Amino acid sequence: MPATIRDVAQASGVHISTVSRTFSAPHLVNVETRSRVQACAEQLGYRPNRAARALITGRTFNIGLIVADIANPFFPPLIKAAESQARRHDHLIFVADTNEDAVVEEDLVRALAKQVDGVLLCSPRMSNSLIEQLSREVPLVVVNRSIAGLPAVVMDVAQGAQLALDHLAGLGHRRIALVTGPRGSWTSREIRRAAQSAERSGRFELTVIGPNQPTEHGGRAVAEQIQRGGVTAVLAYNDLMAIGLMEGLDALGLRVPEDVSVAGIDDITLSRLTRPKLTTVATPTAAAGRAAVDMLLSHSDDRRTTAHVSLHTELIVRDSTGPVSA
Amino acid sequence: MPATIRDVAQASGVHISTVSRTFSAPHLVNVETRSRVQACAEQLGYRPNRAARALITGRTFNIGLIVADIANPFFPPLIKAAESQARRHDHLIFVADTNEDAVVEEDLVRALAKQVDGVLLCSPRMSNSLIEQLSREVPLVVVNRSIAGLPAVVMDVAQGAQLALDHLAGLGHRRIALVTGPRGSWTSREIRRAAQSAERSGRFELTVIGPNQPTEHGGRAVAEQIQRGGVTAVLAYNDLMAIGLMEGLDALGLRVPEDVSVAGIDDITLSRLTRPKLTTVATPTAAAGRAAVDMLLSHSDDRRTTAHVSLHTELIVRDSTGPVSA
DNA sequence: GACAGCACTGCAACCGCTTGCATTAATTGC
DNA sequence: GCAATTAATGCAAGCGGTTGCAGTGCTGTC
Repeated sequence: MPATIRDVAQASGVHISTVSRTFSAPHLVNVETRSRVQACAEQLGYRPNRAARALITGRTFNIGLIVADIANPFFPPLIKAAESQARRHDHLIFVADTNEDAVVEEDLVRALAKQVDGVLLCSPRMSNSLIEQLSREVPLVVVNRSIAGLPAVVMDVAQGAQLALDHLAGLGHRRIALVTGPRGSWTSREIRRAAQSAERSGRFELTVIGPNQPTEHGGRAVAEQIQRGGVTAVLAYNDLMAIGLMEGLDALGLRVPEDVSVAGIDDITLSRLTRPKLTTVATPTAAAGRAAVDMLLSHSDDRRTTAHVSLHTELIVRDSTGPVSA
Repeated sequence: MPATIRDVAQASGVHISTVSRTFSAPHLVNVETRSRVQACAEQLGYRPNRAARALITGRTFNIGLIVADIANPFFPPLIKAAESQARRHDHLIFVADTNEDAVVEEDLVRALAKQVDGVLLCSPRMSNSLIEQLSREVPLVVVNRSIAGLPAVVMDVAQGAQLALDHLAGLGHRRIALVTGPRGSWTSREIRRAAQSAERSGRFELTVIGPNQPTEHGGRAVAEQIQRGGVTAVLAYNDLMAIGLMEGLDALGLRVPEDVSVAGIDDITLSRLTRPKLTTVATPTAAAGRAAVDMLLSHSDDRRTTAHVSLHTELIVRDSTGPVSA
């Protein structure tokens, strides 16, 4: 039913190759012929079949985007930015959700490999070596992980975590808990490393709690442990956990920030709207999405650049952190 | 570099058609041959190229999902559910964002048409007639809109709005505002219709404010108007607007729910976490995503069923609504 | 012993499009 | 005025698969 290149060729009385060139190499076809072909195409509602074209050119004009959890509010701004940037370059985006499962992740990359020009792997849970292997099957850009030899966009959470811990220590907190994220998360390891390095400054004592599910539920689940641990401040792997934790603490009768200070990471929209408003480290997720797409698209031109982009983070002090109580 | 069907054929000493059948019609292939082919395929890392297959079969095993705004927290649960349901049927999902723009929407449908088995149009902003026209180019399932002759999944927001208004009227509110959504939104019209019908019960007087941007910002923007209007309760087009409105009212020194009761629609995750917690109408977005995918996939089997599914909504009373002040 | 029937496999056309090469006609250089 | 360019188009192979049809060798039947 939909018009093919042959229909247009027939309608305009030229060979299909001329129709093809009208769209992919207009300068090779006579002006008059071109406009006649275009008119016919228009009239028939012809649009070239990208998949068929890809079969021979090897370029699909599609991008794969794999995230751990679409519903985690951290990701939508990234997805949105990536999609919009991709479309600016005339690309469409496949979005897939791994549910934090490394095996699903691998499957997805393989399923996508043939119909995309590259895959954006956001906060992957796979091992580095597996990712390297997959990168030989399809161009990959990794977000929130640093792997030698692979193009990557990372947000400098280590720096952010340090800012947050400085902030807490500056408020007089001497016993601080770090609530980590899921196993396999590079970000979580980075934060942990930064926190342990900050601990060595001797200004506070660090308790590490984890690994945990990076969700509100995961945050709520550690509330008791926080209470028992006798810490006065907490830095959580992400805002969602921080918010869940605040809820959990609330349920235990502990007040934030009077009894316990809580800080998160990501600055998701939500964190401005909770009460108390969440102190957090803002990560430039939209910028990361755009940068990753740009990197993928430019990378496919000249494949030597295995650039790394590191985006700065920023501490946003709101109401969930305060001076340690006497 | 990646293995093709020809590589596998050569390695296993059979014709490519036998390899093809090994995967798409195994029962036609001798057991031994089959396992030999499978072994070779495995070893070469062969995976059939879906796009090439689609060229001849007409089935892509891809689905398009078009939403108004990925970053609007209403959509991620829907996207997630759709993606997961699609994958259960071995389909991958293209996600695209229209930024609430009808023209972009049309372009996207056309761009996707050739490489998907169908498109899920969520909360479309296009005209009905345009949608009908597009549905002749590619199978469409519409979500949050009812169009005669097209398969659709709708959430019964009219009923939900009525529940919310009953609730408010029951609390003694006599002057209620309805803050509507964007132009072109079927949902917004439905809500408005339901509200106007409820007004006719004579229990309250309705003020309609809109159209508005369906965002937090859009909600905040009407705060002053609410204040001036002298209404004591507000039903907003969605939670995001309700939350923005609460912020705006807060900035004006009005307390929720003491001075103004605020109710939203959607029950996004966020609404449980604000203070006060938002009274809202829960819409089954995940169920809608699943249902839409199911409908699309079954529809493509027997194309006569142009089913309509209407999903029930539910009032969730929390803390942002209360009795009218004396 | 001839033949129908079956299981298996190969052949080749085709899906919609691109692209290197050949062909033709018109233009240019000398 | 003729060879050499150049511009415009056609031809046909091929991208990675699927599928109707035909062929091959067996088995079972009478």
